Amino acid sequence: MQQSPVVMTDSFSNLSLAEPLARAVAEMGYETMTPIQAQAIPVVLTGRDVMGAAQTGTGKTAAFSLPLLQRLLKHENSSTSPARHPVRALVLLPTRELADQVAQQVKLYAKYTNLRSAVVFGGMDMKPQTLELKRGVEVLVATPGRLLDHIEAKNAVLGQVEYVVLDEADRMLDIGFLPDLQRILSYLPKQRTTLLFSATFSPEIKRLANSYLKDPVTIEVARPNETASTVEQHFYSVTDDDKRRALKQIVRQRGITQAFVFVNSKLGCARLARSLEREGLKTTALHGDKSQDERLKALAAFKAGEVDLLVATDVAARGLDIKDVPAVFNFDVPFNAEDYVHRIGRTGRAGASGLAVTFVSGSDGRLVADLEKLLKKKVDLEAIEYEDDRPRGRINDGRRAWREAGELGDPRDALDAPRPREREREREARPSRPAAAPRDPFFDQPYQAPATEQPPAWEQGAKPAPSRVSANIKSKRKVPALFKAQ
DNA sequence: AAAAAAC
Repeated sequence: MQQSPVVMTDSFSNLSLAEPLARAVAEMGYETMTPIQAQAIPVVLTGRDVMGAAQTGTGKTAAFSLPLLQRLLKHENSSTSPARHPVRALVLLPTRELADQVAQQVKLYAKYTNLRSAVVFGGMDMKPQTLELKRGVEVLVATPGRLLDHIEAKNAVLGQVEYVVLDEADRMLDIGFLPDLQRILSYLPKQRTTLLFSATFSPEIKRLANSYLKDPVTIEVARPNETASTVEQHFYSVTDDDKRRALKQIVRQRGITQAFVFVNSKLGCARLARSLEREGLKTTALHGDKSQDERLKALAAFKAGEVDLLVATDVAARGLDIKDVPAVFNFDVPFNAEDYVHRIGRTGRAGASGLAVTFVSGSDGRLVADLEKLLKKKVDLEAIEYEDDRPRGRINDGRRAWREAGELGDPRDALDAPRPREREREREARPSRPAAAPRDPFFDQPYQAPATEQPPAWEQGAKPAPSRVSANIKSKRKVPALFKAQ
């Protein structure tokens, strides 16, 4: 590995980009390169493999697409291929919205060239994508699943790919994506340039990533996993019941005009969005159980400022570039510490200031501890002074079950609590408990099946009633313990 | 304790 060369100037005009590219860049109003651009562009221009870590919102897309287009222009493909425009550069992303966004940017940069680009992702009709692929494109932007579909349908031929970019590379290399990714890579020539970019790289992923790179140049503009210094971060101790009221209060007190609100589950996402909407806040939900049409509409409405709160799962955590979003709420502490860095990267973009608020409830001790380890910083838990005096919610501190909220303890303390087996031993050591209360005799009667079994309504031709939340969300409502299988 | 990515 080798350090990137020192660049003395950071103006796009000093890059000697091909005229059509320079024109597009100028037209977009870009003059000065961001640090990641200044470091990555000259390296990518040499054709070397790159592993690039830079904070989100600092122009990574231009950092790889401009030099890539430049190389495609400079080195005309000399091979006699069946297609007149074989795919020469492939850009892979972990979400459809991100693929869409990157594809739009690539189109803008390539506007004055004769290079063709296209984007393919799931949830959309195959046919228009197929047509575009058959006509031939040099630059293909894609999500993994749909790309494999096109490969297997022989719509996309990747035998002449010279450049592969894995954006959000750590996500692309994680266990959920790796099999698809490996299959895609198996269709590509071994002789090629591979570029990996992300804001976060765990040590394990870094090692894995290196096995896909040949003699790479590592570019680290910021310490990996670092959050932008322009983002003011707060962690509030709340009960699960009080999160919504805390959210509304902070939005009002700080005069927040627009915010991302991240939650950990699709169902929670739909529910929270609905509840906030009912309370008169302009809210929309974005998660993977929505149709692609709804997803794109939700994002567009948020972008256009028609919606103030975008309640989203981690589908929106990475890369989405929406200007001037002043705040991000982590309604739930993210399961992966890395995702915290990505989520709060939705605000404070391009040097702007931003606010990141995370709600920490009783069972989040482990997640907060993980986060502290990643950020190499102690998290300072703050209390919220509620304006209203409705009763507070109850605390589930993960070790003592529910107790009334008097004062909020530090959930990290629960990590020092005795482990289950030790707890078991403690219980055994205790004097025997008082006799159990007498049971309701009803539950002791054996179950009596009805005399005639009626087939369920849906088998009689009736349509199942749509779920109250959203027709395409599977209900995850808990079965009452009494009826649970043993 | 989940989400994402194909039909």
